Amino acid sequence: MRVRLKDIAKDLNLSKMTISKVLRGQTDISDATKARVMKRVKELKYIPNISASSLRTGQTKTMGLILPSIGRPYLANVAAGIDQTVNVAGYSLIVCSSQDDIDCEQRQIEVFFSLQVDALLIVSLQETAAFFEQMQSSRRMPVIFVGDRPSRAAKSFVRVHEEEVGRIACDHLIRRGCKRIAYIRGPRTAVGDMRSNGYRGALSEYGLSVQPDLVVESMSPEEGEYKHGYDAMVRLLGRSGRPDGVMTYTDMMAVGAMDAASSHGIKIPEEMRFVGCGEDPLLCGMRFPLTSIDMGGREVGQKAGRLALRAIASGNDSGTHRALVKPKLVRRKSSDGLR
Amino acid sequence: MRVRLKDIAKDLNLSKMTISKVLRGQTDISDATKARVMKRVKELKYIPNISASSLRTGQTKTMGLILPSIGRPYLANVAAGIDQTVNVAGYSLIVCSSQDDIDCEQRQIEVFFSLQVDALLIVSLQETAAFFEQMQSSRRMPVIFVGDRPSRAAKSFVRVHEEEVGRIACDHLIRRGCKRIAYIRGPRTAVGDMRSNGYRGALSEYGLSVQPDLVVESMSPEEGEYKHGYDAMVRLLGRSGRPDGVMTYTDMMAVGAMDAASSHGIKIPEEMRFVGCGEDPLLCGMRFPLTSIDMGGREVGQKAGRLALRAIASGNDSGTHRALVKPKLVRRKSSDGLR
DNA sequence: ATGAAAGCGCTAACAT
DNA sequence: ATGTTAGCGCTTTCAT
Repeated sequence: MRVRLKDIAKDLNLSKMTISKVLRGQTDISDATKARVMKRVKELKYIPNISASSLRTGQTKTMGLILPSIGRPYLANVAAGIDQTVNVAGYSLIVCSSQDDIDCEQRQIEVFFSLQVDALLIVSLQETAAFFEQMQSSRRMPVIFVGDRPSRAAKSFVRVHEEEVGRIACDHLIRRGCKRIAYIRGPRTAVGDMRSNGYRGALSEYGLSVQPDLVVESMSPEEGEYKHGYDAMVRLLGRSGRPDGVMTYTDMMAVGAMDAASSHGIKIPEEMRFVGCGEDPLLCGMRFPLTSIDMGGREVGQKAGRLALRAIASGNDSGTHRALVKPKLVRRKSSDGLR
Repeated sequence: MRVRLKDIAKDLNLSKMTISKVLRGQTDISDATKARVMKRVKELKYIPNISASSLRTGQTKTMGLILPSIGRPYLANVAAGIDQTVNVAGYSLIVCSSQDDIDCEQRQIEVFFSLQVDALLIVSLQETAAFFEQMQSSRRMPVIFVGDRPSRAAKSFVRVHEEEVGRIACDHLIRRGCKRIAYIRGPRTAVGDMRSNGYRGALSEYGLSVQPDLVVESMSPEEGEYKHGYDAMVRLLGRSGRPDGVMTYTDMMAVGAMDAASSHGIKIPEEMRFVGCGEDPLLCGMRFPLTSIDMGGREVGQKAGRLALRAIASGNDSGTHRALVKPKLVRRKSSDGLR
């Protein structure tokens, strides 16, 4: 059996209350006793049983995070940001993957409920208002929604300013002197449209017109992003009036597009500048170091962590709290090399 | 307050024992009562408090997994394999990241101890025998070690057959007709050496000699793997007797090496065949679909999950249990295209 | 400065 | 077929 308070108490001829008080830093214990207790606690490697203490106190000092997948660098940054933020307040973060599956997500939610986590953070696959209402009602556990789903019904959420993503990329290319900026855009989802709006906004800010010929839509997604980027670039080059700047929905599309361009003999960045999106650690450091948009995963996590802490502190009745994270441009050679 | 057994009992004019029995599927309850109870349980969305039940039963039906990082696709596969395996036995998996930091790892271990998980699986950063002994002594919670650290002192572990990794890659190239096989090898660690032994073993199996000129050592790791692969290839091309097959320690190195080769006008795979390692989902699907070695993350996870279940079932005193996972070759165009 | 009693939500063992 | 009792390890409250 593992060591319990009672064991230490017996060992030291004290009551378990005294041990408990020492461990929780109560002040009404003599320094001598404190020292004796702490010494023995270390020796025996006592680790408190959270199940037991939470039963009494109603808190586990634990937060749950549900991620659609555990293998994505961006989500790892989000998790790290949360962890870092809640740790200093004495909370531990535990994570589950919903494996991009809504039923699995539902089960993980229940796991965390039954584990009595003090707050739940979720990068959810759900989009329905019903879901958000269900999550926030009845139970009085704070739930923070993180990510890009339209979370109108969510009381507390953190998301990235998606319009800025498109705006920043385009703005950068314009400032680097590009006149004809192509966008290999994402799917017709809320996020895809917002980024696209940002792109158009930047163009008109500078008095440039939006040319339909310079926008390439999503094609069949089964083909993979690399091929998508490659093929899109080939299409762009087949049209009259070649672009001098290209931005893409993902870094992988940019890699594909750059490959297509350079196999057509185009010099990067001299003749054509590229901006990807996602700041993928692998893809940005390859042949043409890729300028990309950092979606601020760590900051998203930090803000989400802070929202969670605040919700716990205020008894989860503090109304709505929302945070928007600004994406940042990370310049590299693909767009920013010397001319 | 959330719904408790007591609430349902009061609501239905039954004792909480009856409710508890129904929920745990005991048979000594009339079908009529069972139905009534289940109905109300659903309506009230009752979710049991694991803290409370575990205090009584001594188990949480929960396992903990500590990963050095949460953002790596391979580790995600491991986690998915564990999850899948232990779920069917009624266990939930919860994950923590040690962020590649030994102190953090230690803290996460304590978190899981205090959460009373029924088993701990850990892709550990630690290598010392002292660590493994500490982990396995005293506490009677099963600990399963997963991964590539030399785990001699570990009672239960799962790892990949690293020598096979090198052997398989080299064997494949030989069978594809390569005579001069270069290895852009990994660092001088246990794993790096094992794979290298596999490479040499395969060569001598076919009566080919190991040519020091065809092996490139790790250089400064700060430069990044892409550049490493690129530069290594350039070096190989600068020597007399160009290779006709190249294998690398990681997929990224293969991508770098292929870029170098093709910028020297070499045709892939006609003039030179490439095999990477790691089956990276991004890198294997790029310009030259890359033949790679799948390290069987999912299978590693499944085996680890099974070890954990067995250890729990046998009271964790069942001696040592070890499993070795065989890597698999995944053929793609970089090595296997038509001549 | 220290400790005794009660109880958090649940279940094992034993009544009825 | 249903209920009672006691107790898991801890902390809150109230003595001493």
